Amino acid sequence: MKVIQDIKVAVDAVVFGYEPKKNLSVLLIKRGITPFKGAWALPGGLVLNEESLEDAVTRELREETGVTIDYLEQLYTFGAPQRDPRNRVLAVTYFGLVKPNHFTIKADTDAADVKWFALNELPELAFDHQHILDMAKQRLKSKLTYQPIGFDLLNDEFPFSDLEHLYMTILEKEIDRRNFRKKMLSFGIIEETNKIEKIGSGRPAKLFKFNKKKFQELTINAFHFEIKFV
Amino acid sequence: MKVIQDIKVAVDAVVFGYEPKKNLSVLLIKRGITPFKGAWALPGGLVLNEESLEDAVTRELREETGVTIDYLEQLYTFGAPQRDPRNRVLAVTYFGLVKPNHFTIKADTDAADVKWFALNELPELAFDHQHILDMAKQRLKSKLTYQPIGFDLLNDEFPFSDLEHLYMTILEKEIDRRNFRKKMLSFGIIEETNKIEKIGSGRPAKLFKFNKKKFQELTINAFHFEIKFV
DNA sequence: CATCTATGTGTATATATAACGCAAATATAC
DNA sequence: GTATATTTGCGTTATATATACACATAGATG
Repeated sequence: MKVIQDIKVAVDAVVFGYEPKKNLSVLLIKRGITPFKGAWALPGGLVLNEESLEDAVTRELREETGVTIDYLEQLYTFGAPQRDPRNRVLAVTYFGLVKPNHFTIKADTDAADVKWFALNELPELAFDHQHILDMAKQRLKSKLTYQPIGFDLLNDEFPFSDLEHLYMTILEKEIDRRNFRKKMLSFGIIEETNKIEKIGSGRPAKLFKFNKKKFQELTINAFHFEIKFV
Repeated sequence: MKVIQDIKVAVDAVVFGYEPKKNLSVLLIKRGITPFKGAWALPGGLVLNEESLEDAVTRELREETGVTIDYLEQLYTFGAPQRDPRNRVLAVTYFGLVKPNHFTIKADTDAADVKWFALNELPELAFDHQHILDMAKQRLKSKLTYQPIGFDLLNDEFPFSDLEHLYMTILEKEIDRRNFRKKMLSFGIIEETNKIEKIGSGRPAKLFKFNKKKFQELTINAFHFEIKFV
């Protein structure tokens, strides 16, 4: 005899933020209810009956964290029967990026229940969220090498050095500045602005911007670049 | 006031098969119940309360089609509220490959409710299954260029020409036989057997086999090859 | 045994990647 | 005011990889 299916559906999001020349961060919330009360976890929650999965993620992020998401894609669906200790909950997970100007700098008050954590200073996470986060890191790393998603972690106009640092931080390796610049420019999806940014010492830097329109034209023939430096 | 969530969870599988020198095929079943009664659809069904998603896919494939799967990975989760006309059903979809010797050649009897369809001779599909299939085709195409999954569509021992044809069929482009062979061998994951296959005219071909162990050793450092020929 | 067909091996050339030198524009130290 | 440090911007060269072929080999076919 067949048992009626009883599975709840939740969405969870791994949202990355990056401040130029600093670390990569991830957005976490502090759980207010059991199980794992008081532990840090990925933002997310149950999907409503009439909303799409993307709507559910966007809503939860708005409600729980207030950040504006700039890039969102589905990551993976986790469905092990015992991943939630109470009843069975399926997690459709998403992977998101926010630009620095949509990046609420961490309010380091004790009462804060939402906070950005540098990837190298993570607390213990609830449920299987560490596993989900690891997968998201892997996806970000891999996707960055063949799709121009890095721009969704930078402001609209940026000096080339920001892009370099972003790549080096995420890929965790040294990149030759000069070759990187040549290669990036060769794709024809980045354009120069006539603005110049001067901060600190050194020669002032031209500001560049990502030409999304140009990219979408190229994408018709399945755009796919390769960044794999030493 | 919050409404109790009422979403069912199903798994569906896009299973590809390939007979050397022929077309790529996909496994479909004929629906026996409404909605879309009589229409062709992807094999799949509701997940049971105590089983994992992978177990559910494997079980449904065994029950509905009887094929033995050689490669299985999660594809995408479809959750639009209206994708099933009756009640809301979330579909966690999988993408699978079967080797020719696990490939039940299509029993072309009228009574058959499961059948292999060549990709260029597809019937209309139920629900959003055409969309799922398109995504699976895209994934297969893209993954074939950077991961050695092609071997899961060939017998354990195969002549090089089978591998060539497989790549040309799936990628839908011409490949230089000689350069392809050199590149494939350069990865060090294919080894020669001492067997020789002679069929039809032409010089008999050495049989090769995929060295999975060697591949897994390499994978520790994130193996990733590139096949992008003219 | 001449011809057809598919397999197996090699080699020259074009293109892309990697490694690196150095000038320009500014801040900072003296 | 001049020297020095720092960061940006632009180039050149060596090496590796991809591409485009030529041709020999081992059988089947007539």
